[in-house]
Amino acid sequence: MARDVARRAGVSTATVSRVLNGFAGVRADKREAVMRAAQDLGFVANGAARALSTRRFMAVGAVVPNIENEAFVRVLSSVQDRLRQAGYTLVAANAGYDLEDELREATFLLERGVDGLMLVGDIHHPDLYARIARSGIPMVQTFSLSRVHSCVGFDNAASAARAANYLMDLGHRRIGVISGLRKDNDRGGARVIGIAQALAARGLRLAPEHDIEISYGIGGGRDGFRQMLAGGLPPTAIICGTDQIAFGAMIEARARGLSVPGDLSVIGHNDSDFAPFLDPPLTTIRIHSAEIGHAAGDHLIARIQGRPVVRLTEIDAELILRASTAPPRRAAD
Amino acid sequence: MARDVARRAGVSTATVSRVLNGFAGVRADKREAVMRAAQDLGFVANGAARALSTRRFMAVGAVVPNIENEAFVRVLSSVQDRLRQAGYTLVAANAGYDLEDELREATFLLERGVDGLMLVGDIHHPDLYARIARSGIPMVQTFSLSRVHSCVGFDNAASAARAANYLMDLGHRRIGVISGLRKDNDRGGARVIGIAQALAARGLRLAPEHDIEISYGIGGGRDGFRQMLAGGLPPTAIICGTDQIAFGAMIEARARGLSVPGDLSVIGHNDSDFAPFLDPPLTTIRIHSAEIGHAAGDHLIARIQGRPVVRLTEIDAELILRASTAPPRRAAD
DNA sequence: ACGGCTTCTGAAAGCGCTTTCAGATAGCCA
DNA sequence: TGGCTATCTGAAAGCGCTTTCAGAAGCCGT
Repeated sequence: MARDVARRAGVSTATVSRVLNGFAGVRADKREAVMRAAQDLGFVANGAARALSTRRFMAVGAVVPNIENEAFVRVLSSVQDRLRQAGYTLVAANAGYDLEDELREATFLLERGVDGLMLVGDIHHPDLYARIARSGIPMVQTFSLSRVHSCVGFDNAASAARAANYLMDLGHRRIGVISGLRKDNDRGGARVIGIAQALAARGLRLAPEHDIEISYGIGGGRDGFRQMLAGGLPPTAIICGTDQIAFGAMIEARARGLSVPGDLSVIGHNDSDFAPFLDPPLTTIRIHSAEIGHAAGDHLIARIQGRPVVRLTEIDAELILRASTAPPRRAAD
Repeated sequence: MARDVARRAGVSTATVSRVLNGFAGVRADKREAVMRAAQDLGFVANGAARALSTRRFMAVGAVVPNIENEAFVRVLSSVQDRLRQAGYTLVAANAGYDLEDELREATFLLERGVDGLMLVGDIHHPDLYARIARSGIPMVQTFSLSRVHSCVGFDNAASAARAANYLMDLGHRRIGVISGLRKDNDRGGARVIGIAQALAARGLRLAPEHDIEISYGIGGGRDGFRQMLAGGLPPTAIICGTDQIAFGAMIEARARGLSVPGDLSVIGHNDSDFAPFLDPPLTTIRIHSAEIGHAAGDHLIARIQGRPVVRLTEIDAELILRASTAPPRRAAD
């Protein structure tokens, strides 16, 4: 097709390429002619040919555990922001909290020839690391910190511990956790560990019956809290893996005649759109997904373009205080 | 790289290609040798070269107005489902309810060489249609019906009218609408028109002060309802463009001391996750996003593979009755 | 007007696959 | 075993760009 443009403009394909890629050093009249011819013909370069020739695909891949999760959508959209500015496309895939699936999806993207890869978390299939290394493209992990790999995220254990400490400062002593699936999910796991350690540091413990793992979603939150109540003395406060889970737990609490925060303090994760509008408004750990995405995008672009980068970028989560947390009814409880 | 595999297996690249693409007619021993060599070398085919050679990119593009909207995320994820099964990748982009931006994004995808394109709605930049035609790839529109283009969707006007009729059957006579942005958005526009016509058919009218257009989100819903109350006699029922908007409106109603559904019936759109969990549970028009996505994916794949398809697939929306709607306090009101 | 520069330009060689086409090999029957 | 067909296989020609390299054209000063 570039041939057609060349013919029409009376130049060679080399010149067409030079003009269309904004190279200097083409005489104005020829440049004009090429522009016009391309316009007239509605010329659209063949991406595959260009990619083959330049060995640049101009796309980066991203594999997230769940594309329907607000935090991940936001990170994708902010990564895309940055990529687009640099002329790159984002190709996203869903791994569904499963290392094997993640490997499959990522391989798929690698085969496509992406120039960079964004992953979530610090646990991945060993083969995946091998393939990425072999392909030679830059990779960045997000939402958690890593000892060895490039990453943009925060210390999940520390931020969850902060929430636990806040609850303990309020006087809570029986604190529960409802997390999403922890298998193949270092973020969820780290949060629970962080909470358990914070409790331990003050001589408390996370009772097994107050440590619940459920699948995500509002329904999961309801089930989770129901399950928690089934196990002996109820907690006076809970920390949930997402705001959806917190929402579900609050609904279940109310259905059982427990008032929030009177009988139960609730903390969520993510600061979703609806969190401030729940009744009561939800205290939550705000994860700066957009900032994480921007940083991750910048990181990848920089490495693709051979610019220096810092390996680890920390974008700390933040405890947003709202009305779903309060001191327990009886402080000694 | 295929050369390396060929050398290692003691065959030609032609044979390597045949084996790796599952062609019959390669002797078992050579096939084995190729497989092993590919495995050993961790061979990953170069997608660009393959695309250039086959003139198939094995990817389809999708441009949605807002990637953070639940309905669109769901449709993307279900389209991807189908594509993946057929060996295709989904490349998604965000258009932000703007025809120019949509054109830009879609062109970007077209340049990438996608083999098919999914759009939302029936209003697009005229140049976009021209470019799609020139590129010769199949395109399918979603979420609304079209007179001329391939589409998978439903009659937005009719489904909204159904909601209006339901409210009128309950006895409501002052019905309001809070929609998202209607510019460049045939779905939103059609819904309002459908409601206005349904009202007109029963001798009522959609008062201008009860016809509110806001930006999406819970905050938008609150603002929208506040605005509506500012304009004279309040409605006894409202139909909202999304469940988020409905949520926002309900919050504002409660803040004003109005009870739902006692003083105000509320209907949303989408049947989001949280809709059944609101207080009261939200009556809403369920849009079968997943089914739309599956059908759209199947449609594109079929056309890419040269199989016959029906141009128009209707996947009707459904009115889900919950507790946020009831007869008005005084039926004559 | 001409030599010596600099600036432009086009021919051609890839990029790494797929696929055709013709030749090599294997299989079969007489 | 020889001849003929049916299977396999590899050489080579693209796919549509980019980019190198050498030659053409333009510019300048004398």
